Amino acid sequence: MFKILSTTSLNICIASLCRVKNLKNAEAVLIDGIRVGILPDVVTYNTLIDGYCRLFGIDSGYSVLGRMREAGIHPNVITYNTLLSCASRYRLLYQSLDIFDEMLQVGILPDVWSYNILMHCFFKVGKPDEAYRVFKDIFLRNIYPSPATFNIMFTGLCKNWYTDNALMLLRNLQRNGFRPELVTYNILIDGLCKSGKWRTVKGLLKEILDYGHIPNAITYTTVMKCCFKNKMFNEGLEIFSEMKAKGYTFDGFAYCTVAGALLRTGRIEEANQCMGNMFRSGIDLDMVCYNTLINLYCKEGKLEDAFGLLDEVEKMGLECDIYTHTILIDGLCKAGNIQGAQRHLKYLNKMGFRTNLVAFNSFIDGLCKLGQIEYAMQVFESMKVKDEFTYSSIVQGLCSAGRFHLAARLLLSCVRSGVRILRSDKKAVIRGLRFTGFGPQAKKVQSNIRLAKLLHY
DNA sequence: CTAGGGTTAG
Repeated sequence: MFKILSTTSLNICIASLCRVKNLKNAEAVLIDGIRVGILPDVVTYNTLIDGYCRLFGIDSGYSVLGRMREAGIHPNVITYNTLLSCASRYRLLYQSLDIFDEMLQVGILPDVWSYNILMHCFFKVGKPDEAYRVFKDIFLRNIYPSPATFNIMFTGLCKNWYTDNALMLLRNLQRNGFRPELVTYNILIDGLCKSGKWRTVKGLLKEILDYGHIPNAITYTTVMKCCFKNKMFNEGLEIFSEMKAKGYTFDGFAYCTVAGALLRTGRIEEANQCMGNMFRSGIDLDMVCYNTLINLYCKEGKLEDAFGLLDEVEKMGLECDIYTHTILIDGLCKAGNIQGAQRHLKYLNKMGFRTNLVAFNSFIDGLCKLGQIEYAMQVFESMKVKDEFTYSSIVQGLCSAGRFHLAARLLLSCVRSGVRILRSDKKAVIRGLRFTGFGPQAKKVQSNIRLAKLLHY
């Protein structure tokens, strides 16, 4: 323990305690400081506000602001930006706008950070037009944009599927002398990968080098993920090897991307090795890493280990998320434990998670594979939202049960509403009809599907 | 105090 000698060292100490979420000790240090005459300043309180906001939410941040005022210390723009970023983190748009107003009311001029955070908040709640207004406002008010301003803009555009606009903005800015950072490229590459614009991605990857940037682990992980998504598994794994060869340090993102792809393609043993390497590397594991591990255990058929890890994770104080539970529900279904899956679905509901399409799709698929088609149909009909996975499982299930006419009807309604179907589903239905003596109907279904597809595209 | 990549189902 080092001795607090000045307000600066007090602030450093409090900041590091806040980082490890030890607010109790942070408060103790504050009191100790006051006792020996080292008084907190605006930085001290801003740090505390951030700590409280992160741990307990915005209201607790505001109560620290109250204490700050009582201590006779005036909040500054950073104080308000801290509160603003907390509201934005929780996607509280209206609260963000209120904070912005309050800031103006108390006579604090918002800076570029304030605008950046507000813009980001608009994007996060799916209001790109409003975000763009904030963006223009920055220039209208003669505030100098920061690199983050543009990066937030690019991220927002990409995440809202405006990748073309993002690219246009880049080109426009470049014509005006803008030099994109590596982060900017990473943002655009991710967006373009996710909208399937592989060629443009390749161009940008070259451009990175033209600017003298060296792709980092994030660039690699992004492209690797894109390969896996586009069923280019070997290319993805090659990128992984290249990363290794070039000496990049792996983090949870890289390990989980690879392990996830291996698990999805049934390469369980390799996934096991990958996760083992992750363990041995000694990196801090977060919830996504644990989810991937739990998924590995499930795929290896070690359900007890999976649930054991769930307990451990919760004991460590990490919050399990919707992925954790969905993975477990799927694991239970695949192990034939329908009751367990049902119990976990109820538990999910009790825990306040919103209804989860993926989990229900797993459940339906599990029921179908166990031959419980009646029950599966019941669940299917009770579902308000369905997607291609739901239909695929139920169609396969109906075919296994020999109910090809119903399967054909569902398949057609699928195509007619523009839901993509698997070739194997169509095949199963057609073959089933033909095999059971309904050759003409099979032909009719086939041509109807073709027609529906034509009408839809 | 703001910006980038990862985990679930057919």
